[in-house]
Amino acid sequence: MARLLSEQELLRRESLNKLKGLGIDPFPAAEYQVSHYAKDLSTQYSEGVDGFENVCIAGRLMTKRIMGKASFAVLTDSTGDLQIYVNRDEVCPGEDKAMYNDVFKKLLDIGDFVGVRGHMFVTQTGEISLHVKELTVLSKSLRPLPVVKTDGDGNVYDALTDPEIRYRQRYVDLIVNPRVKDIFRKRNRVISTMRRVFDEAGYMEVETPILQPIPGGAAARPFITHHNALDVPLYLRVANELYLKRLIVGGFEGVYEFAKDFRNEGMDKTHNPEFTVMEIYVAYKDYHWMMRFVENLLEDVALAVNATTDAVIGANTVSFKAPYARVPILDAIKKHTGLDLAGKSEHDVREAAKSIGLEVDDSMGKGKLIDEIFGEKCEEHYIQPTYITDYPVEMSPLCKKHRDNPELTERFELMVNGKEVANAYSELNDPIDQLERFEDQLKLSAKGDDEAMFIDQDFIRALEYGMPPTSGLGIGIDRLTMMLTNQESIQEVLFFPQMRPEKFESVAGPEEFQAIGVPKDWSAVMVQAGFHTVASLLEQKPAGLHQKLNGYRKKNKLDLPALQLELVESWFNA
RNA sequence: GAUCUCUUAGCUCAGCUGGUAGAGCAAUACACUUUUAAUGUAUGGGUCCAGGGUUCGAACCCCUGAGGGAUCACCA
Repeated sequence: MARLLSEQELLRRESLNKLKGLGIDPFPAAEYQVSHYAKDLSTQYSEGVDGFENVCIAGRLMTKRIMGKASFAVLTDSTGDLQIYVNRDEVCPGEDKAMYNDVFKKLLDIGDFVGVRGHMFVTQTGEISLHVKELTVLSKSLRPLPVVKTDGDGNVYDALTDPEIRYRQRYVDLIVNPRVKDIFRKRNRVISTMRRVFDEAGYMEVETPILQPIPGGAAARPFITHHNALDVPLYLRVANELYLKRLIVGGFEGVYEFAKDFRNEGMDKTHNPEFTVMEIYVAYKDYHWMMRFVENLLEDVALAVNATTDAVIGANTVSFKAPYARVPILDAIKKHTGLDLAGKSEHDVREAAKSIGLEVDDSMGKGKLIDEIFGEKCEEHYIQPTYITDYPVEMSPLCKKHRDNPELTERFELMVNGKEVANAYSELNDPIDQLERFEDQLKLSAKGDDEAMFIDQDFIRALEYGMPPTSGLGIGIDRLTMMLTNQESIQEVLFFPQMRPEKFESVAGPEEFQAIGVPKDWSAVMVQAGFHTVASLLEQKPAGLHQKLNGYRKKNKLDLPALQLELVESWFNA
């Protein structure tokens, strides 16, 4: 296996070898101790401040501006950028100027890792910089990095924008587009803030199975895999709800899990096959308590992420400041469509859905119809955080019936910017009711709803031992992060969004050419000469090939013996 | 899955009515001791996504395919 190298890559490999020739290890093993980070230096230092006479940082070289015996460069570490000033006679105090003239000016490229030691100063143009006394090569970069430049007004030139490269090679995106790092730092703040709130409340983080014999807890198509030793199918979880409730049965007061869930469905800018959901279950609480808990939680999260409860999402500004409005779903439908569905039969609801122009079919039960009406006509209106409450019983098979109306459930979804971010219940803990609801799901399944849930007998058994009244919540971490970072697509808040597998083109190695009789020194240049495989070589006519190769030799002034026609002809007989 | 659209140098992009390619940055060489999108001069760099077709001639027109993006459908 080999890969076609660009001119720039070949040059960098040459530089690598020249470094070795100078006795410099381009990939040294030793620890490199830094005294500061770039951000420390650029924020703490100013002209005349003591304590910066001998500082040391390490990072990636991002620009080089060479002016004869002096150069400026930008070094980027995990905290940010710092300009360094490299002067020939400072870096090379003796007669030997190789470290500057050769190593720094020629053999080091943008993307290489170096460590520098020196003192801080401010340039004539007012930029805080490190005056380098000692330069250490830490790691060579063999591929040219896209060079993104930003001018004094903050205009960005030649930014890497191609989504395919950005997502497939996220490491390049992260190197070159600093804002991308901020998105992921904010994502981390979302998670760490939630974890802190839960831990302070005394709830316990737990882990539950990802490989499940029955994919329960949500209406979704699962991924199927197979366990060899047991010889059984297993499913990647679509939710962890049923396992967390088993733990409440087992006696924990509150449990939560940041879970990767997997759903074998379409991909678009709000759906990735694997995604992160935080689910939490707390004993002796109901959904009213949970609403108060969630609004306080999200206020904390928004503050931790953006230092304000206001979040700009596209053209809207959303306030996460508690409390949030509460609207029963049937009131929402009445308000936005004029339809009063309270107490209506499935037939009436279907007719109502048709009356406002929705496409319906017979596989849709009453719950799904109401969900459709809400999704089509109402959802978009809820920009500010709003709890939509009291969903019909049919679309919530794991949720307790409403204490005042058995047709409804004690459920809410939190809508923000017209989209769902959280879903919570007073959890159903009556095992007899739960079994009936599962059986209703089976009927839906028989009608053709391929997302209806399976019956989880072990879960029923657990409930039969008794589960305290419990409220549960799920929050889509990806979507919440999208909102708090003002990103339109889920791919922007996932490090490695799912993509079609990439095809890597490989070219023949020198030994493959040698196998048909190509001389060793010639075999090394065949690929560069345009013959990526032995087969492509042999498609040529011998005389033409002979001409082309010797032409290539002449054009590139290669230090190789010219090929004889008889030799080229012999390759075709090998 | 449907429709539209894009794919040209390491990156961002031009490329007219069909005449086998250009710019800026990056790279290479030289000059230059406080620059900052450093500058000046010179140079190299391309399977124009892939495969077919039309044509004397295709980056360009047609077909097929691959990949990306957008919209819609599906999907809590």
